[in-house]
Amino acid sequence: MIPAQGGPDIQATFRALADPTRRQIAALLGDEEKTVAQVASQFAMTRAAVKKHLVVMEEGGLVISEHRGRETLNRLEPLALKRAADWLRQFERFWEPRLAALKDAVERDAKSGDKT
Amino acid sequence: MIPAQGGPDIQATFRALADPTRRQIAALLGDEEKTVAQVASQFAMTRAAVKKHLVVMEEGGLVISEHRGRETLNRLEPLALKRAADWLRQFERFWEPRLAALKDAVERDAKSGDKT
DNA sequence: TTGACATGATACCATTTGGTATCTATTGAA
DNA sequence: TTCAATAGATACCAAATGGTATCATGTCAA
Repeated sequence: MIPAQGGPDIQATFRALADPTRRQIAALLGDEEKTVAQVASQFAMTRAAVKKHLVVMEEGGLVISEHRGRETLNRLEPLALKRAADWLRQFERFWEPRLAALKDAVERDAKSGDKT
Repeated sequence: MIPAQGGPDIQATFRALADPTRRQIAALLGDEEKTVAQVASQFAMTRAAVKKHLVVMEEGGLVISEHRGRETLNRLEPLALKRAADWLRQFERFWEPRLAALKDAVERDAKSGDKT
């Protein structure tokens, strides 16, 4: 069977992405899963504050936390990030011609630069 | 010359994207530029509220407003959306293998479906 | 069993945010 | 000139947000 997608709504995901601390946490968790304390050690704020951020990220589907014995491992769920990227890509048709025009201008500029 | 990039910081852009009304406005402005009143007519809220959203979107680089006579045209600036998409794509290396594994699983599943 | 350690939950606070209402300023046209 | 239409600015409000401090809970090990 094709697995069900759906997941958290895009609103919760974008809300989770709207805070710089949370985007940093996402980058931190990319390479390896970490406990709350490990994440908190990277920031100048309380462990409780970091925990709150992690909850928001869970609601946005960006993080999955798993209890392992005494500690809780938090790992990145990249598919939520992909969903946000996919939403943004709906505007690709608007920025694509802009980049193409920019490229043309640069090439013309380089050519005129050769002459002068 | 290659035009200077930079623009608004990624934080302002993601903050502008974190509200559903603003994401709808972005979609609205994609096709054609609109006045504040034209945008406001699509929502169940005051023109002043929509104007506030537009200011936040300007701060995030998503919208450029231009005064034309008595009215003010607001148009989408897609490059800011591209910057956000580019930021997200930094995690592509995390979701790519996931999708590849998923694809494999689906193919195996289809094959077993043929047999049973 | 008992205590240290890591976590979770809650109450509380200041600030930001999304929204309305209201007022002022331009602009276009009769 | 004068008036209606469009927009911007400001004051104000309720709710959400980011943060701390504090307390309760579960787990590993001596």
